Amino acid sequence: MNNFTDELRRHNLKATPQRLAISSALHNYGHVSIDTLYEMMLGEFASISLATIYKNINIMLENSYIQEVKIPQNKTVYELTKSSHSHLVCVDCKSVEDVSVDVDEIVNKLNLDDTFLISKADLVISGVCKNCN
Amino acid sequence: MNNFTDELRRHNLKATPQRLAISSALHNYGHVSIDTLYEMMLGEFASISLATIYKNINIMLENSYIQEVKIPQNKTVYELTKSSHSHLVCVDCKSVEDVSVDVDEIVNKLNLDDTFLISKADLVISGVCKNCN
DNA sequence: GATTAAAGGATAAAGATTATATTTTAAGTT
DNA sequence: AACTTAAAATATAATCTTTATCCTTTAATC
Ligand SMILES: [Mn+2]
Ligand SMILES: [Mn+2]
Ligand SMILES: [Zn+2]
Ligand SMILES: [Zn+2]
Repeated sequence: MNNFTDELRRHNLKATPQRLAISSALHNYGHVSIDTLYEMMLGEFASISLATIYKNINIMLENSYIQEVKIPQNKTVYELTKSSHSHLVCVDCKSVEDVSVDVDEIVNKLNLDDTFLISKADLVISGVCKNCN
Repeated sequence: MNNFTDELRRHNLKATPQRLAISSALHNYGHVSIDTLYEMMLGEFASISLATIYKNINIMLENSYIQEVKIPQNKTVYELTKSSHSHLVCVDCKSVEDVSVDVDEIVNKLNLDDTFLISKADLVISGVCKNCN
């Protein structure tokens, strides 16, 4: 069961129908851009405002309920916050999939001879997915 | 010596004064956003058009003369194309610096048990630089 | 059920990027 | 060195994209 109501409240976000729908969309599709999210929402809420999408994406980001993934040469996508992972992006069909990479391992090697205090590492791997070759 | 004229031509780009200035700016400052690049150019070319900046950035990207670096929570920056490397971004002062990371090593591990054909990997490490802590 | 701060909707405003039309120029040719 | 021309620069309009504002609606608390 997916209780997005509780999860939203845990992040200090009121559980509105629009936010529950956004939660479901991200849960079901994984990585979604503003545009496609808006189109999806229009299916459920014929009169939803694009401003509502933007405002929610922003506050959800601030409250770490969701995270953004910036894609090279493409639109930024958003996903529900989950444990640290990296991304595979298909340059052909633009699909984004999760991949578990031990980024910490690489990052730790650096940290030793550096005074830079690392807080996170974003890795996006581009290529051609199995459906596109 | 930096012969940007030849380097531009090697990438099928006419060597205009504006492009030479953009080249110098990227060479001297490393990683520059559209905004700051425009401001810099205004110093040299009082009447340069913002459209010129955009058109040049785009064609330079297409011709691989420069590359873009998408920064989490911040503006995209551009740099002259150089050998593969990763980036350290300070969440405080927003400075971007190059760092050599063997991303291929990690990536190769994945490739073995995956049908995804990798073409490149972008790694951006966020944290606090030595000047900001 | 009443109260209220927060959120949604409609739309304007602001910001960012691209397109269009005209002038200027880099680079090749005579 | 002047001639030619396609490409680039400029100015500005047009087109997104994102945020702000105002008013209405509602989720959460009592
Ligand atoms: Mn993901
Ligand atoms: Mn760099
Ligand atoms: Zn694909
Ligand atoms: Zn710093």
